Amino acid sequence: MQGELNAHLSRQMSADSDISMADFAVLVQLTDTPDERVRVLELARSLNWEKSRISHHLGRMVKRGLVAREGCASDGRGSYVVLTQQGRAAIEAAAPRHAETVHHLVFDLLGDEEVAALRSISEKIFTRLTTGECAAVVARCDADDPVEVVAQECGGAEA
Amino acid sequence: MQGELNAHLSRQMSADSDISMADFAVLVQLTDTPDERVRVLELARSLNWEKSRISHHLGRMVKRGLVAREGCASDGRGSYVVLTQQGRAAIEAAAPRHAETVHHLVFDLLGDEEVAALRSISEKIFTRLTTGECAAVVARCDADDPVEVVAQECGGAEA
DNA sequence: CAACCATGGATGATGTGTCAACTATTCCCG
DNA sequence: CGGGAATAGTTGACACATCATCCATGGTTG
Repeated sequence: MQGELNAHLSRQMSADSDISMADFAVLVQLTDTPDERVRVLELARSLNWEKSRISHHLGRMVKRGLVAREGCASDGRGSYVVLTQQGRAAIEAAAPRHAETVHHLVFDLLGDEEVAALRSISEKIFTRLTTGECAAVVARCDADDPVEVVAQECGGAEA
Repeated sequence: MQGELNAHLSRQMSADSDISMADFAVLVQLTDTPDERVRVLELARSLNWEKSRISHHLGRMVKRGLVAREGCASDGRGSYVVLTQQGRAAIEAAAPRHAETVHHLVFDLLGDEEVAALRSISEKIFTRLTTGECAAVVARCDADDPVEVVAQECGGAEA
């Protein structure tokens, strides 16, 4: 189900906008910031991507004109990503239809108590995943924010 | 949560076996077949992968000795995939630990009624995804088997 | 101040997924 | 039988993710 849902959302997204889910996620972060400029590593952290991934992906987005890089005055090694006009246009076109799709495919089907149950289940698993003892298996567990669970996707889309 | 869980399972899998989740999925299908040989396209259908993906992936798996290709006598254009000794060894090593991880990260945390709720929710969404009217957005909806929902992952691992 | 190490970020190689052709065989219909 | 279709599968180009490595700057300690 997971796979099917993600596949469907991806196809829908790149069918009627021409950005991917990944692009969308980046753009959401940018529009959620007052001045539409974010430090690269902060972006990586809030998306839970590794810095290499964000760097490559930003490269492609820059090439397509969705965002631009900007040097950082206060920290010589850092850099900002800023939203371009084109980027803003892209996300404004994509967001409503994406939100609609999510509602159509998920929340319309579920009663309030089911949504609540799903949220609770997701939170339990997420907490397990990001809390200490899984570090036994894998080295890197960064103890992240356990709040952006079910609602993350939908909330991002509605912003 | 979804992303985090998948990431964790992937890392665990390639940490203590040296196969990926995708390899694992293929190998499961093969071991689930009496004579351990499957037609390529049937493999694609049961994994819900497109044929191109399965073809590329099989190429890599052949190169690593996990499976082998074999011509098909009854249909000149078709071909079989067969499990090799090494492939069998790989999945036998990987399966128990994977199943254990899934239980540890998911089912141990959930009561019976939560598992039931999750299954029900997943089935609802899955049915929506694979039933007719989503074809309005995307052209290709193949009306697939709506049964392998929550249990697919766990069931495959336990086989 | 100098040596050192941690941090922010970019880069290249490689593995993986998708899309669009393309080939070869089989099926079907006249 | 001959000529399309449909089917099984491969291939190449490209987008994407991961890993290891690298570089520059910044902070820390002596």
